[in-house]
Amino acid sequence: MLSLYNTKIREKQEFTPINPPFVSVYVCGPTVYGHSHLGHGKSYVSFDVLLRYLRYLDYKVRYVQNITDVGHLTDDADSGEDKLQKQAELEKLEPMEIAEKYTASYFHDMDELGNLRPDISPRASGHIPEQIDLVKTLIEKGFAYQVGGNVYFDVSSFADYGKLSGRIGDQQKSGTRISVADDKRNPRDFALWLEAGKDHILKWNSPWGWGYPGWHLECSAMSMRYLGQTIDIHGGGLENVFPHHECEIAQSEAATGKEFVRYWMHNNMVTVDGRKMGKSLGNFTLLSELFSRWDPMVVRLYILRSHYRSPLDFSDQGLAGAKSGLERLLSFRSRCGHPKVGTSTQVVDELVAATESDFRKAMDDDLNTPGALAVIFDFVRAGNILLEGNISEGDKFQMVSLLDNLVTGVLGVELVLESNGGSTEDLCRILGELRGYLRKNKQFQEADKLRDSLAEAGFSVRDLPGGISEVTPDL
RNA sequence: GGCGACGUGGCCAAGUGGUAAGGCAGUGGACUGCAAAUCCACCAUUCACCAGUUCGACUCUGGUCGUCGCCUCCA
Repeated sequence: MLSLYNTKIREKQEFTPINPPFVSVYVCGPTVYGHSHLGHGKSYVSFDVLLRYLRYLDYKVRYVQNITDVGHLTDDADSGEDKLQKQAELEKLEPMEIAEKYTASYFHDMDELGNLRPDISPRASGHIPEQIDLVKTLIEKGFAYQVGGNVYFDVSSFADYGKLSGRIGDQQKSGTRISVADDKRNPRDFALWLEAGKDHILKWNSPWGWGYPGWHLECSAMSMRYLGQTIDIHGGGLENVFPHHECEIAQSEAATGKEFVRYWMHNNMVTVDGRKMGKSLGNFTLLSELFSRWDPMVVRLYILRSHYRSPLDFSDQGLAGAKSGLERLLSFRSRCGHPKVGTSTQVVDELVAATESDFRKAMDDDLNTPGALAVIFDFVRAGNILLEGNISEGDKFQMVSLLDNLVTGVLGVELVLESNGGSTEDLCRILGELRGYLRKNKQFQEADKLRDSLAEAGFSVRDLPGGISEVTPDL
């Protein structure tokens, strides 16, 4: 039975969807005004594994992840400067060109990491009418008020405000650095709709004049549009608990009178020397930069080696460790080859069954991927021992299926190296045969020269007993 | 000031009341023409520190120290 840590109650809880087998999942997507860094990678890999595991458990999941292409401000509430607009000015492009460019970049990086595409990737800019409707409803129901061209949510009208984050009282430091907009009734009130200044490019007409939606509105509006008023799981980064998710709850529940989200899931940060990786500190490493030095699957495995609710401290040493680990998995997978279905022995059947059962136990426990990986590594050791002996195609097939289901299927770690139409694989086989032939004939100099050349070109050679050699491309 | 999280071997990282998973690195051995891979063995009497509860605590309670996140957009 899957249990998930629910931020709402701050403990693990058995997961039961509202309408099994259907599960609705909403995850806060990126604001597309820059390339993705490792922090984005960790977050979206974590939720990708959630999705994959839910599907492995035969749930029918609808996964919505927004693209924020409007409405977030750069810093202070009074500057009124849109992030996208600012970036557009820097790059001398239209804001929508910026959105398009970085949306493409985001999807490219996520594809590289092996994340499955969301079922729906709604753009905030494409859902302005829904957001305006939501604001109207909130005004009608007395949860929001208009001041000039601005509309604010009246926090005092919603008793549960602050419940998720535990910020109930008024002890928060507020207005120390931000100049609190003085037309608010209460400093804690947050904007639903803001009047656009003269220079504001991204703006829409509304009952309150030309403006743009508040920072938190889009997720509520799009979540309700595609997943209904109450959703099963809402995910996001830990830093979004307050204010973003708190505001989403207030808006949504005030408007519908129903519970907005049943399970709140938050993933922890990537840190660098103990400090949060992020835009503001400028200490981020872009995924594209990582991919130039490490195979994307190395990065993925690196992320999965720690729990999603633990911070991940970025280090090259950690990545190197992940690389060695991945090589171990790849090497085992490659030793199994491409076996055909057949009868398998009891020993292998039992090993495979026990592994799958232990793997599920780890994953059921709030997606314990480090634990699940430990189970896989134990399996690989046992499998390697079996491969030393003479095992049948059927046995190998069982083991390969397990790897494909769990490691590739659930964890999303691809274990078959891409080759162009199989030609690389064929060449490796032929070169392996050649080295085997040379060794058999004790032409060691030639055999070693071949091995050296292959190493230079980025291939490893493994000699097996019986004069057989294998050639595999390096990571 | 308020809310919250964390501190496990050289590095990374699970475990959360019954006597420390796994990965990386390292050491010794087997195998090998040599290497690599693989396998075997070794590698924390101990889980920041101090009290307490308990037959028993890394795991619960209280305290101390240290680190970090959020309270401003951020995955």
